[in-house]
Amino acid sequence: MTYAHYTLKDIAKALKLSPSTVSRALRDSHEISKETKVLVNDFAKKVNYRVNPIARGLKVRKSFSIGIIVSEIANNFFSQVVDGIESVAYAKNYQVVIAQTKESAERESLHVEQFYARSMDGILMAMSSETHNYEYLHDLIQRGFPIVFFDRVPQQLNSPKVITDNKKGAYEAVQYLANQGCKRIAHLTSSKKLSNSMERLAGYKLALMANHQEYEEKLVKYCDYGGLQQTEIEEALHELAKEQFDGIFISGDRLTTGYLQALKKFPGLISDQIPIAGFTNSDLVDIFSPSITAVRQSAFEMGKRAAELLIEQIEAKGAKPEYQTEVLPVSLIHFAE
Amino acid sequence: MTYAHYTLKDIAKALKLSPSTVSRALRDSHEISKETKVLVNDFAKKVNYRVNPIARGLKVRKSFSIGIIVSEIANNFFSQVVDGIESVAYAKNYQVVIAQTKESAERESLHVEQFYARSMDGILMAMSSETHNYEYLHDLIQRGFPIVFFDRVPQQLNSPKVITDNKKGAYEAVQYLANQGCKRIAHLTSSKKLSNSMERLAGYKLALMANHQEYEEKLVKYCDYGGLQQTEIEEALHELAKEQFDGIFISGDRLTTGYLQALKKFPGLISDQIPIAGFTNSDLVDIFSPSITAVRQSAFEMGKRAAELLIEQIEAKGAKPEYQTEVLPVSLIHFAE
DNA sequence: TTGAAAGCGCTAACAT
DNA sequence: ATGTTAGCGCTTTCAA
Repeated sequence: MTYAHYTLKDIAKALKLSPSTVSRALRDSHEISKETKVLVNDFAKKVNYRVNPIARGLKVRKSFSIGIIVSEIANNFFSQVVDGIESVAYAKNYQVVIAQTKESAERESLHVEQFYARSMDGILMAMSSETHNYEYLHDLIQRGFPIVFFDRVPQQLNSPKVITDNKKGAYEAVQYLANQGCKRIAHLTSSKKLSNSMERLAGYKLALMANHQEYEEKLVKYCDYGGLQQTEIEEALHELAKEQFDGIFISGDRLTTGYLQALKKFPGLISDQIPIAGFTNSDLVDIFSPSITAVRQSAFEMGKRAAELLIEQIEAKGAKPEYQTEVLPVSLIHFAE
Repeated sequence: MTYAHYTLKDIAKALKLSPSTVSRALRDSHEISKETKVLVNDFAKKVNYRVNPIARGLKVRKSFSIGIIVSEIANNFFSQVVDGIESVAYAKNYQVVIAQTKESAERESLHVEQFYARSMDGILMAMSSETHNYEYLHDLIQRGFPIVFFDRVPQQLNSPKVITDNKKGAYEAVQYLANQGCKRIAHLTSSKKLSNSMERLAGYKLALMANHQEYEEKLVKYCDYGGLQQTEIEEALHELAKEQFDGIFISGDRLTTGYLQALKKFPGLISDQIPIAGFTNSDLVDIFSPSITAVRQSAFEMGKRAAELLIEQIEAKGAKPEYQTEVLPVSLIHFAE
């Protein structure tokens, strides 16, 4: 290694102290004299000493790093969540490692495996839309490995969760469409396996009922990959084109943008005058065409809370945490033509 | 540690072998008998053994992880580069750690520091638009620490680089505008510190010349934070509104979308009929309004090549690599109204 | 072909 | 207040 660092030993030798004294001085232990601390710290600074986290991790069985698993960082919602996570992780000196599943259950479990094997101190994750096997996660959690779920969470697992008030968000979006005069509102959503989709579906139904509109199976289209494959959205669009709907509520970031793209690609198939309300945290909604009403999640806040819960859990060695589920608010934003 | 893993020792004890034999068997050493290998590997699989990379790293002085530094992952261009990097890193069993600078030089050096201290095997980075001090990077490189630069690269540093054919991309974009009949083409660009901006400016000038159009200082507006702050774009817009330009070439992802957003925000200030050509890798360009012509970079490919170069360098212990600069092609894509 | 022993850099009992 | 020692889990001489 040509770019070798100074080690504790080096400093100890140079200062004629023992490595343990140096270690303690560096970590400001109370059992070290003021003079020694000054001596050590000055020297350390001079030679630009950095503790080796690999060695430290091996010793204290901690890596001071946490893993994040999301479907893809290109999704604005997730990149905002990541920003939130980083804001607390960095403050507490944890490194964050991001992994993408691209909605593949296999990649997801591989990443969990990797994170576990690499001695991550804990994991923050939003499930892939494909996942249906929670067995291995259950095991991990049972064995005390800290995991906090956010956004897309597995109900059956007993671990802290941070989610959005999906039902309310959906309800308000559909209510808004109804207020605009829509009498037959379609719904485009993703996999039935996703917790948030199901909650949004519930909100959709509730709002229909509140407006004395009938719930019709054929007005609801599912995209199993959450729109990661544009073809599934295009198929849904062609299906929907057979129905006479006059408003549409869309359940996810990728689906919302995908719907707009499909409208463009098949002009005349579905009128772009039909009002659209959709979940999206894209920061480009204002330049979308046609204009839409966006249901925005508190993404940054979600990342923040999830990270806080995780680090609490990591640092509360042993003490079983309460497995609460935190619910964050949504907001509707309208964009004029 | 409640969620303890099996260790080499555990396996050795269970199989009545020595840890060294187990270690060798697991890594398929030629000096281990076929039978022992089978025995060990079967058992390892059974108990779901994973080597502890922390311990291994401490021993072999390698962490099998590489750091990525970009301004922000929300930027589609960078998220595509990251995808490219991951595609080769995972294949070679390296973990990737992503850090965002948000265009801050301070955060950038902090991240480099952190990566170095955490024994990353190497770094892949695109400079922040604020960076002007390359001293510490120079030192690191001198000491043999592997760094590969991409997209926004420091000319003065002697390290491998992967960039886009910016000059050509700019030239073609401006040529296209000229072909559309534009006689006075403005240019919106980012910091003068960024290598790619300067190359694009050169391409812009060249194309103007080729079309016998005069280069005018006042038609070129700089945004020091690359549009990360929307206000700087809005200011540029107000400045530009004073000029009679009939076409605009924009030099970056964030700037391109920011320009469109500013157009929306200040209707009437600048006609949205004025043709726009801009660098962007957004995968939502087709639903932007107004429509634009996009200059697309080979982002995925860039990540791939950069990662390959870095891993080559990491694994070519000592042997000084050739410090080539690789140039990747761009393509123009037009979107109809 | 296998094992014993040392050591990567650090921390934490346990001395002193 | 400081030092000694052992050991985290792994790899790697060196010896058998």
